[in-house]
Amino acid sequence: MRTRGPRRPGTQTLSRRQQIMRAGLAVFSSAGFHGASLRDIAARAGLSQAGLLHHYPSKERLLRAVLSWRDDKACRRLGDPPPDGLDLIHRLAERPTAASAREFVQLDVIVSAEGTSADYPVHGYVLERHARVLEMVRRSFERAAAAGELRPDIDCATAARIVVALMDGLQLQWLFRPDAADVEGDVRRCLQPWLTTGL
Amino acid sequence: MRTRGPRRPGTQTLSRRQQIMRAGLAVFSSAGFHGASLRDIAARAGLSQAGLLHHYPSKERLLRAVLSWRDDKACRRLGDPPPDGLDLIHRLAERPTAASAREFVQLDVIVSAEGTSADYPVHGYVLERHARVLEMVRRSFERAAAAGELRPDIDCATAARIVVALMDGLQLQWLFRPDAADVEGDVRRCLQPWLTTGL
DNA sequence: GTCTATATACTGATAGAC
DNA sequence: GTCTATCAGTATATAGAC
Repeated sequence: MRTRGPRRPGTQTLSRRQQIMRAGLAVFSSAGFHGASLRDIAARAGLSQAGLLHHYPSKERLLRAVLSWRDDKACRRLGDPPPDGLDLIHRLAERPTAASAREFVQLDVIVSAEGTSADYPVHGYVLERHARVLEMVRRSFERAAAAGELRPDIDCATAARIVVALMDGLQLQWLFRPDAADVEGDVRRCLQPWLTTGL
Repeated sequence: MRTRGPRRPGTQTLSRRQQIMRAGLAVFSSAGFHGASLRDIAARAGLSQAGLLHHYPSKERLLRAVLSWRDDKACRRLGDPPPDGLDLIHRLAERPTAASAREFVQLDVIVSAEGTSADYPVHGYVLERHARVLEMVRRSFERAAAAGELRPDIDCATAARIVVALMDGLQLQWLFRPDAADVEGDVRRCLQPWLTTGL
């Protein structure tokens, strides 16, 4: 049991799970599912390929684990309770600041792209996540509308589609040219004309 | 020489190049560079893998050929001379109507995503294309601004970043749910508040 | 220009020792 | 829980006949 529990914070060693998730993130994010190799991930996690498959019995299951690990982190980053209305939308547009930020963004971009194929191993997951995000943003707009922060002629579903698309596209631009992109600012500027606040 | 020239329109047979480009489009668009196999592409084009490599000496060169073939078609679709100002932007937001439309969109999405990695075989091409599109849209906004169609407080570089990102993101949404997406309409709605036209 | 055959390398996954 | 060894499959690319 001792090996399963999380180590004291500040300790040098990471749990096996942490090591594997980080290695999986690094490899899947830069090569996608198709381009990634279990041997590469295993080596980065400090164990053999067979050792890796002991923890996650297939490449697909490993990717699923990395994705749900990512989802957990993303949820936790939003805070508890998560923000509401326009606050949530601005929060989603903030780039994470950790050193692994780029990897998380890249993982999202590449898995989303690969996941558009119906025969992708985690196609269903990608589809559902896309719908879930869209729905979450739509609800946020509806809360904002109920609070009178949104101009009454704005359709919440449309606004959600536009903002989510914008974030996805700006993420890509940020990956290509981190210095030339301004994710948070551009989202804010796109949003502005829809708001009731005078500015 | 006879085999090189394009066949009479309406003829059943396609040139080898056409066959290979179409097969490459189909496979690369659904699996990306990493997930595609030359054998698969060759089989769809109706020849052996070695036969395919006679025309394009490596997988990378084949992808390059498919991408520049795609670029040619995209350019030609814009018309000659290409539209200007806001017309160009609205034109870019129109989905192509051919049966292979989905494949072209998917190729763009997956190659862009894979291409964010610095060690991707055609990373340089993807990067340059991204910059080229952004620049083209920025110029279009500047022409529109010069024609007085744009509100004077709109920054053209910002508008270009936002519109390009929006198109990329809406493309992705269209791939996931073709019925629920409205690429052309959403671009128009996002653009509207920036225009001088009263509506 | 197209083929078969092959070289060489790597893939995901399994078996079994420790 | 981790390893070595291995299997069967597939990959890209090349050689050489036709």
